[in-house]
Amino acid sequence: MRPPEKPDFDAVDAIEHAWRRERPETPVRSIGVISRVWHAAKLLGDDRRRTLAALGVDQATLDLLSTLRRAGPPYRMTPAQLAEQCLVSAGAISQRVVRAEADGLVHVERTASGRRTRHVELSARGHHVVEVTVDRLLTHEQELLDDLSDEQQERLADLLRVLLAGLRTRLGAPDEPGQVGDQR
Amino acid sequence: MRPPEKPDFDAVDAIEHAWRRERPETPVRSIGVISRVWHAAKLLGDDRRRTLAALGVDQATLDLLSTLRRAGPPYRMTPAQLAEQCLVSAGAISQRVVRAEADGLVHVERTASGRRTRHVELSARGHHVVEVTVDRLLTHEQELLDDLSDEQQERLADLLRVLLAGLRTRLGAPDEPGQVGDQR
DNA sequence: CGGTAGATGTTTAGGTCTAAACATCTAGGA
DNA sequence: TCCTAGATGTTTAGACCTAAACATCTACCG
Repeated sequence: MRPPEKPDFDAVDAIEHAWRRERPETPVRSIGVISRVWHAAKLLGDDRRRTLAALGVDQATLDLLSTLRRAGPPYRMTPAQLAEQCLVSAGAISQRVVRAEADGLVHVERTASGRRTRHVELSARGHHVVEVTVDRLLTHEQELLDDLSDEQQERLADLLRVLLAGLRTRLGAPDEPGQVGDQR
Repeated sequence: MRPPEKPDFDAVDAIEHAWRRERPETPVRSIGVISRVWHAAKLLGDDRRRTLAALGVDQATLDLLSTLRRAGPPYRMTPAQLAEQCLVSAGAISQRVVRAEADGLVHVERTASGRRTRHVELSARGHHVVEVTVDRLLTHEQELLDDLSDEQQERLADLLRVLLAGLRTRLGAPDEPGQVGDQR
């Protein structure tokens, strides 16, 4: 019903193979997983950028809006919460918020002096953008996975879950549970 | 010996859960795979940037140099070949080459008028950077996968291979086998 | 009540990428 | 031979990101 487990000799297999040929001592064991994760993220990211461009949004903004939307009423979060959820630095959030506010997609509540943001809240317009965009994006992306059976998708998700748990403890915990702008 | 298949309720599970709660009609099936791929790529990429910064190189440059190194003697490729292998646009390669040349990491052979690059070739210095960097990077990254057993790593790689094969036909084939700067 | 340390936001410099407009090259036909 | 179409490189405008310096807040302590 579906192609067998190993489709073909892969572009990533070629990388591994090339290293083995050129530098036999090089430790290539991680390549099979890491390069493929990287490669898949690249293909998916490029596709998402194009898909969203066609819908008139950009990834960074939709990420911001979706995060607020998912949080549920009153659709309001602090910059720190957004940074943690969106997996980007606090500085990146500052910039995203400026753009989104300029586009009328969010309302920003500031401290007395107006120099710092207290909360970011989805505007009616921002809300609307999410409603008309997210389902289309996710439906499209679901189709991209059609070469894997439901069971394969589940197994893949489970293995990635293990990988992520490991990465989080190894990379995301040098200081604290929720720190330097990584996590989700 | 190793933690069970499903470590915990995940940050990605939380996203899926939140959508189900806030918008029950939203098709969330792809999230388990795609968000985790994305998330893993982000953690790995951030870590790689920091690791390489400590070694005094940057990702983009090392990618270029490694690709030339892996190609084997005479360590020389055209911009088009580099773009295909490195998974970035031709424009990005132009920029990488300018920087690498300025740093003496590659030699560039140009057409008569000198306006276009014919080949990019690894210099002795570029060669050296690869030698002292790649093994350390790959050894480090291998450790990041230690939470998965060898067998799990293999199953993960195999499932990602299937995923990538599908993505390539669905996204990378609208024109031709090797086109718009995607592939590897 | 200050004062101040730590937490939280913002700014900026530097780097990277894509898309698309543009420039250059190269082969094959007339 | 010339000439042009298509292939291949380069440039530039616009986005985005991180890191690190900086600014602002806030809460606790004396």
